[in-house]
Amino acid sequence: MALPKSEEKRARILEAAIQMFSQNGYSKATIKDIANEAGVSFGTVFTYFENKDELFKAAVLEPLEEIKRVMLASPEPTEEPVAQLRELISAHFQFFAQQATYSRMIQYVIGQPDRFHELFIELDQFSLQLRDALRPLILKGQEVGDLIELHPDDVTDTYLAFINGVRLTRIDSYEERSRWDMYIRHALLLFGPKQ
Amino acid sequence: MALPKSEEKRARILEAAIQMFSQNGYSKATIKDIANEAGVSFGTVFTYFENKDELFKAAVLEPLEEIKRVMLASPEPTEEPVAQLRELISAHFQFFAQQATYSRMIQYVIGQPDRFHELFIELDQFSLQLRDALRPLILKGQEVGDLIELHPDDVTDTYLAFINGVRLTRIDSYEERSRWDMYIRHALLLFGPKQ
Amino acid sequence: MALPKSEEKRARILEAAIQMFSQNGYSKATIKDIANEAGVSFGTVFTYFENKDELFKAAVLEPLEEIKRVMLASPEPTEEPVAQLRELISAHFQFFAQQATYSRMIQYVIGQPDRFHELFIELDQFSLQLRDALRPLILKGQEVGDLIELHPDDVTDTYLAFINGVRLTRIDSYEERSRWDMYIRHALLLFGPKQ
Amino acid sequence: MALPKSEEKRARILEAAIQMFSQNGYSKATIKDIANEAGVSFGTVFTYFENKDELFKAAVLEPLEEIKRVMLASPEPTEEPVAQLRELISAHFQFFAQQATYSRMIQYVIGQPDRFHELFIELDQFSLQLRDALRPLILKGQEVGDLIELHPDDVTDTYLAFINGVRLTRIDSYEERSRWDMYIRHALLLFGPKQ
DNA sequence: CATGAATGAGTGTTCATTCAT
DNA sequence: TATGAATGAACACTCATTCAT
Repeated sequence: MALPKSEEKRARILEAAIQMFSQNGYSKATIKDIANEAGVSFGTVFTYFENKDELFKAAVLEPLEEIKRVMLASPEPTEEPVAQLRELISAHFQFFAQQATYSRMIQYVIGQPDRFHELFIELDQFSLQLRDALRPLILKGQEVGDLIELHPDDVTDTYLAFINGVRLTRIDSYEERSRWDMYIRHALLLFGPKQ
Repeated sequence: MALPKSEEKRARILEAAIQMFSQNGYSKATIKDIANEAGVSFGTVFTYFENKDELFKAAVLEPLEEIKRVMLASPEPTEEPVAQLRELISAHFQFFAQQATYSRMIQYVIGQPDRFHELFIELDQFSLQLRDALRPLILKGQEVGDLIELHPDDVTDTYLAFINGVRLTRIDSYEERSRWDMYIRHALLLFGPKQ
Repeated sequence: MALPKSEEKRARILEAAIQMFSQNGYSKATIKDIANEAGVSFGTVFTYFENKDELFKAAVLEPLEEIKRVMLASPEPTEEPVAQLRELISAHFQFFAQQATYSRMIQYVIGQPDRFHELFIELDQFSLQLRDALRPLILKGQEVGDLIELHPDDVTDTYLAFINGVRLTRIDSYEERSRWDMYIRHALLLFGPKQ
Repeated sequence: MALPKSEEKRARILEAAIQMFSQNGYSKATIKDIANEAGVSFGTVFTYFENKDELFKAAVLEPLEEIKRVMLASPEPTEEPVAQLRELISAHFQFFAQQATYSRMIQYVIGQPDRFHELFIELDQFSLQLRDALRPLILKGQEVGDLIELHPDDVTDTYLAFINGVRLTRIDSYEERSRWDMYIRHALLLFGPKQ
């Protein structure tokens, strides 16, 4: 099951690929650039990835598991669902702030669904899973009267759209902390908090 | 004022360019494809646009004026600011639903600010102008007690992020009417309506 | 027999063509450049010359008659053949100094005999005609004992080579008068003057 | 010191380039033709030379060192300066007869000084160096009374012009031996030998 | 396994030529 | 006759992919 070759070298290439694809898009990112960025030779890239397409797929899909682990981990609803939501939203934004480069590449793929159809489908699953993850918390919030009555899936969809929009426009690492706090606070509005 | 050459042919090429750039990104959209889509010969594209780069710039910037006309036209605040806001939001979403292809290309540019720096700057101006356009309405809403107290510029920024996110994920023309209504209703939440 | 169209416009195009071909060679000189230089529209060039090739031929061959008139006009030998030669050489160099641009284009053609075979043949005739023109004078000079005994055709060939070499290297209009005088004096050496 | 890649392949490409540039000029000589002539694939040319321009520069400048070695090697003047000159001239002409193709390309560059300005400057240095190389011999010849009094630099300049003219017009390898001998004998005349 | 030279399909761009106005 | 828009062949150049070392 263990991969042969050097796991570490493969990881460096993948990271470099994310960097270059994110910055320049698929076509303008060259294997040569990626190899340079990774500090390996040109030909070595093809030792670890069959071709450019496979490298792109790997760059998009492999980190996705980590994303899902963070984004879809929803706590059991307690009597304080709004506080729990706030925690969750905060974790989400923190994660995106750290994964700015990868996030940008995801936007790139989502933005060209015909061109990257297979990957798009894969990424699109995510929104359904997020619905499942957030539904209990939202329903609980409505139940205890802290949230106004909205369809939970609509709420999740708009929240996800908001995240996508934010990371598109305000993704820079030098962005100061307070700005992220603002986004988090406003994101909560989409869940319809009373008062 | 009239250009020589055919205005109509130029417009057809520009429209085809938007279509192809939107679908495939800058590099994968070839001049040949654009010419075919526009129903002109390959060389004719270069009669109207100096090179691919200029064509891209024109495709991004020329329709922007129309966008601004729609998006930045804010009415004088009356005693019903929330109703006015709802009208405005509705107009915005309707516009994006119609301009889905162009919108997608804008996202593409915004998503690669280093690569398309000049265009990015131009597009980025827009957010500042939208702040100016919405500020009076938001302040009026807070004044009359229909909106909770939030910084108007923050509200505008989050609203714009939301729009960007929605048009990224749910932009397809076959999307049914009711879905758009939902987005409009939820967008209003970002303005902090009381109740 | 009279040409239709405007003789004057045709002449302007031809002059511009010589200018551009001389400066940039055949391929790099574009019809557009020539038209601009001539102050006529692009399409007009094709009204007077069937295609680029014909224009080039005309630019090379039409002024040749004038060249021949000057270069091949040899006086009846008198008892002062060396003085007559000096006059002739002086006239030749003066002519080339004036026709620097055209001369350069001739060099260009001669230097690529395979590429411009037809034109090369035509220009090559010139050396034979120059032999005929100078022979009487050279023989007379040898007869009266002012020139050493050399084959007259060899003398002419070397003299022509010298002219070609000079106009290649020292053709600039800003070249001062004294430099030309030097070339004229030294050219005479090739005829083998005694002392 | 050793380049990576194959020195031998690079040399073949360079030789082919000289051949094609010499025959057709810069623009008409295509990379495809050069690659074919060199027996390598199209893309391989770009492995050894960054672009067409660099290939041209290399084709013009790299063999120049060899030229200089032959042309600028002037012997210490003895009591027989004219015999030494004859030797030198003979060596020069022999060299150009062998390097006919390269020589033609040099003429091509010199003939378009505006177009190939940088290269022209480089080649123009050569005439100054030739002056230095020939000066001692010419002065010695004048000193011992074998040459008439002429400015040595003028003599060198006219001699160089003559060489240029000869290689322009009579450069073909099939040219018979006796013709070259004639040119050598007549070239000596430019140095002003007494009798 | 690592390397980078060799390859040629594919791209943007130029420009001579045609031809409708 | 004069014009310049339309056309597409031809070119320089890039770069993913292969493969010998």
